[in-house]
Parts: sequence; structure tokens; C-alpha cells
Amino acid sequence: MKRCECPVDESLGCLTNHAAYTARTYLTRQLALNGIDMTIEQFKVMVVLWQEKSSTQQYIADFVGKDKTSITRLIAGLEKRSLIQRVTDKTDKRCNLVTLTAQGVALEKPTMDVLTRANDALHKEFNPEELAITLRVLKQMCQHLHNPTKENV
Amino acid sequence: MKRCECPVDESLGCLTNHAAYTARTYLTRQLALNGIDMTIEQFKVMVVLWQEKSSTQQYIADFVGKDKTSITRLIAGLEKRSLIQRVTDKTDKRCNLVTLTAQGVALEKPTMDVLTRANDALHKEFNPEELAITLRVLKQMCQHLHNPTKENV
DNA sequence: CCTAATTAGTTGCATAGTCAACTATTTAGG
DNA sequence: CCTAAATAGTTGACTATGCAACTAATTAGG
Repeated sequence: MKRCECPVDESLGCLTNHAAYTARTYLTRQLALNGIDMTIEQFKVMVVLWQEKSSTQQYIADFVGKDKTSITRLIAGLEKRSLIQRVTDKTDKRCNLVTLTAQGVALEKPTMDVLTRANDALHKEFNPEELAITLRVLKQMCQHLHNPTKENV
Repeated sequence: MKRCECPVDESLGCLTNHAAYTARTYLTRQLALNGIDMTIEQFKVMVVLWQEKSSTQQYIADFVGKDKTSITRLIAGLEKRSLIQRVTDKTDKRCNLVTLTAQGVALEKPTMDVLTRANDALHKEFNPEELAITLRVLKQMCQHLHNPTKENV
């Protein structure tokens, strides 16, 4: 693994991506070690449903920041695993109302526990000031890149 | 887009992923705006080749931190775009030597210019101290998650 | 009130990533 | 020297993403 020799890796963009990849890999492993057969993408969808109980696919898409196309297929995967159900909304037949099955509900605690433990383990590696600065920089980074100044086009 | 209302998004893991996604989307758009038909994954492979001139696929895989399977398919895409060539190594017939075509060589400057401008535009949004702290935290994050303490299993 | 625009969701195509199984080649050890 | 292990690469199955084109249903405007 020589990637850290790569000069471009000293940038915020590259390092953020590398760190994100590492975090995803770590969480995926922790889920598997705890016997939870769920991908991180499915996890994100489930988080919405654990909060909302019932959502349209478009709502989920907006919430997790993905294309509605992705949600269609993620939902299909979750339905195949019997974690959710799709029912057409009676008052607006365009919409699917996605709801949790009993199995889906039951997964909330063990899954969120894994996430909490993973977050805590990571956060305690840093002192509060540097952690706060990093979180703020990451948030601002999202804002700047979402509404970038025009000059860089 | 209500994702920032999600409580889990206050964690390093979630925010890093969100920022990484935003950065990738931004760079992809910048490449397209500059007429460069290349994905970020292909870009990473090209960076290795611009430096090394000739590499085996396994070397590229180690460098960019991906599976050799991914590289096989990325290389296939780059070959289809006529940016690289594959030749069997005469001294070790297991290996493919991947080299740049003239077109692949020609893309180095414009592509790296887009990356440099994108990095500069992002970095200048932050003061040097907070930027340095963030880069350090991200690097340490990669190390910790790669060799995590045992307790979180 | 009826047509046009909008919205929700699906499907096809292209790219990408991972795992497991496979071939071909090279290297190492008995 | 010859077999066993290791290495490089490929392929198939599965999951995931984004874009464009599409259907069905709803809403808005003339």
C-alpha cells in the first residue's frame, strides 16, 4: 500500500475520501462481526424508517441525499431481506409508503448500538478541540462545494 | 435535502462520508465542465501511470488501495477510451504492463490543472491552522480504523 | 374542465466495488 | 527436478450509483 506516497493525497478532497472509505470499511466489518447482514446504504435507509415509521421513496431519497433510482433498488433489496414493505398510498397512488416489518423494527437497537460504539471508539481518539474543528471544516466543505464560487469553472 | 437534520450526521464517520461525496461530485462536475471525459476512479489510475509510465495492474491496485478486480475493469474502461494499453510482460508472463497512449499522456496537464484548481479553491476557504488540524485528524482516523483497538469487536 | 406541467416510481445502460472461484505462470522446498 | 504454494489476472454473481427515458398519477393554468 503505497498510496500515502501519492502527493495529491495531501489535499482535503483526497484525504476526506480516503478517511470516508476507511470508515465505511470499518463499519461494514463491525456490522458483520455482530451478525448484522446489512450494507451501509441499506443502514442509512433503515435509519430514516426507524425515525419516520413510514416514508415515501422520494422522502428517503432526499433524506439520504441519493437519487430516487438508487432508493428504488435499495428498497428492493430490503424488501427481499423482509425488513420493509411497500404499499401504495391510498390518497396519492403515485407514492409507495415504505414501512418496517417486525424484523426491520427489531434490528434498530443492535444496529444503532454498533454505530454508536464505532463512533465513540473513533471520537475518543481525538481531543475535543481538534474534533470540533474537524467537524466544522467538514460541514463548511460540504456547503462550499455545494454552492461553489464561480471562478473555478 | 433534509439529511443534515439526521442526528447521526454529527459523527466524524458520517460527516467524512458526506464531505467525501460532495468533493467527488464537485470534481466530477469540474472535469466535465472542462471537457474531460474521465471518472474519478479512472483519474486515480491515470495519476499512477503519469508518475510511473508503466505499471502492473497489481501495482496500481496497491497504490490506489483497490481490489485487483476493480483495476481489471477500470483498465478495461481506460483501454476502451484509448488512454492506455496492456502488454504482457516478457519476463513474467503473468503480468500485464499497462502503459499510456499518446492520448493518455496528453491528458495529464489539463486533468491535473482541474484537480489543482479544485484543491486550491477548497483550501483557501479555510485558515492554515484549522486546515492542518483537519488533515491530521483525517490521517489519524485512517490509521486508527485500519488498526483499531480490540475492544470494539 | 381539460390539457400541460409536475411528481413518484421503474427500467435500461454504463460505471464501480467486493467476494469467490478460476486459469496461467512463477517460485520455493523437499 | 518436480510438486506445492504463491502471484497476476480474469470472470461471474451481487450490490450500488447516476443518467436518461419511460409510465402512471396528480396538480395548475388557461
